[in-house]
Amino acid sequence: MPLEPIKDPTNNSVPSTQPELIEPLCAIFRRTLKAEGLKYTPERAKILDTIIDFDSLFEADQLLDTLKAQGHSVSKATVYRTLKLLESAGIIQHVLVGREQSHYQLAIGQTGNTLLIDVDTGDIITTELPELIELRDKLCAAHGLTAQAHKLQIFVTSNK
Amino acid sequence: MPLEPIKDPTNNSVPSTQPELIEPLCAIFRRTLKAEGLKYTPERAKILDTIIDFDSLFEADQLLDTLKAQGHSVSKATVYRTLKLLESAGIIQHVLVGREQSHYQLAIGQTGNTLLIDVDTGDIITTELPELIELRDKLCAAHGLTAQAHKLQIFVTSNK
DNA sequence: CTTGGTGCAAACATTTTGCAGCACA
DNA sequence: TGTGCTGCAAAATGTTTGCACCAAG
Repeated sequence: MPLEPIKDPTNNSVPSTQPELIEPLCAIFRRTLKAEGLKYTPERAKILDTIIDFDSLFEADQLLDTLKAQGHSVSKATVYRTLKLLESAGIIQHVLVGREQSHYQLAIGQTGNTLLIDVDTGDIITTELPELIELRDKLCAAHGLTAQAHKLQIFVTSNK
Repeated sequence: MPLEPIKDPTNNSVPSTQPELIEPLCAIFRRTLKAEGLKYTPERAKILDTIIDFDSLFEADQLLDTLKAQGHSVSKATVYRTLKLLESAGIIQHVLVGREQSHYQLAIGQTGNTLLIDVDTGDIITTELPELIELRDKLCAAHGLTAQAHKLQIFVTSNK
């Protein structure tokens, strides 16, 4: 059942990401899967759709719950297996915050991601710091290395 | 048995850190423990000594093995409990790299730490990027936040 | 029919916790 | 005598794997 028509992200959570993101990402995923001789199954499609609907960071657990809440029954194993596929397709990336479990996020702006983590409340704001790129590349060059990506976490407190 | 005399780091691994680091860190740890009504036990002292001898990053497991290899029998539970204490004393910090298990490192240069992670070999270089501080503080200010610390991971490939 | 995908449950690895006994104040 | 610390073993997490069955080319 490949190539099932792509649905609108009219699911549960706030549609935080632009709907038009769905098509390209599905396409990327399908292409990557095909290149590996793997299949674009309904489960995989639903998982990606659900991820796209998330605000930035999410956890495997959360994803599983949301899928269940939507009436899609997808097993834990399939979720984890699909997360791995999505990661190696470059569609999502691991983001480890503090000592907790794994978080993931869509890897859209591949410039690298900056997280502002409120140490009091645990709130996380995802943002970008484009000026870092130059700095980063200079540092790498000095080590004879080439930067492929980066992650910056800033632990903050509120001024309020 | 508080205040046991501080030994030289003449243990197993390469003495990578300056010996004079030992005193201050022990002192900080002792002070923090005392402030909480906790005790500076031989186990805790040995754990800190062993950590100081490590090259930058280490894992709980590694720490446990090294302690055992030195003939100090410290239980897993105590290691984990002590790591938490050291973390809240600001002596070590969590560094999560990729999808693997927790790594820790001494939090000496509290300016924040920069890791160069070779995606091919898994090698990790720890370094500093002082220019980032200003950038970081500006970003936080724009969000009405104050930066307390940061971590930067740069994923690299070798130019060789 | 062959290859890949799924769910389930069991297995795993890492970290945490409960508890009994110990040691110092 | 009480408070904290330890080791052990059990529990709790989060993630992975083995397996039997299903589905599509």
